[in-house]
Amino acid sequence: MPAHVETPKETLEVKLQSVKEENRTLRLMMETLSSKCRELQSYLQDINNAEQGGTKSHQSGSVLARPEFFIAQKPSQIFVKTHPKDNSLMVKDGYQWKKYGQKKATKDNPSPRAYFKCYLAPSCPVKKRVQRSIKDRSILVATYEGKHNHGVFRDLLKPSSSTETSNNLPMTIMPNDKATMNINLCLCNRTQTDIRTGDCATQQNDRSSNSRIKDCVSFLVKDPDFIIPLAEAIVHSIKSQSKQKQVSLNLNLGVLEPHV
DNA sequence: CGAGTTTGACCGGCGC
DNA sequence: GCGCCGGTCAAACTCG
Repeated sequence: MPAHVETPKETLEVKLQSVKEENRTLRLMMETLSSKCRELQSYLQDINNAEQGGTKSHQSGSVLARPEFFIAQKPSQIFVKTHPKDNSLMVKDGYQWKKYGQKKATKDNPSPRAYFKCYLAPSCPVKKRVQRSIKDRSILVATYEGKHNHGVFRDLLKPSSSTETSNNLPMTIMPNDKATMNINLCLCNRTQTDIRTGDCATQQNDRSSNSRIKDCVSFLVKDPDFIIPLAEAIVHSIKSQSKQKQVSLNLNLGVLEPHV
């Protein structure tokens, strides 16, 4: 008895089914990422509101009490919330820094100030100063000078690094290029967890699909070619919020659609 | 023992 | 010119 031979039609249907499933997987992935982007935007909006609100929101601690980061008005500065007991001046932002000096105190701030040089690339001119906020000593203020002449995320892409970032969420701002800010999305130590739990909630009946989504997301967040345009899209969206009501992040993420 | 960090000394800019 | 201050250097130190 001859084995069943697939007709061209059946082959095409199988392929179509496969493509549809892949499409569905990618859609879910995109929704998850978009959700994270909205969350980030919403959080940044909170920060802006808090800063505009002055001391009122500061006292409430609704923003600062969260163990996360926020961006100052100046693009060359970032603030990083640390554990109150953590006295180190390390801000893990994805680059490798060599400390070359520290001042015990400065005129306007009694906290010690640390000086770092980027040494991801030998000729990289970027420097940063890290000092605790005078208002809230659990906040580190990192001031960046110069522009990186090399890629980013090398550190963050190491599998071990995400678990080693104990207190800070890695985040990088390219100080001299206001249009360019790179945010590593695996940076949110909780992101992968969120994705996992979110998927579980919505895809409880489809474990293999869930696993595939996780694999895809895991792969994508480690891909600078995906993350950097995504980060730029987020920044673009944030920047244009003041001019337009809201820029659809999905549109910005549309660069992925040809792969679907 | 080498790489990374610490810390006091040094240098240059700035205001008086 | 002097003193103050921020930034940098480099020797000593620490740690794996």
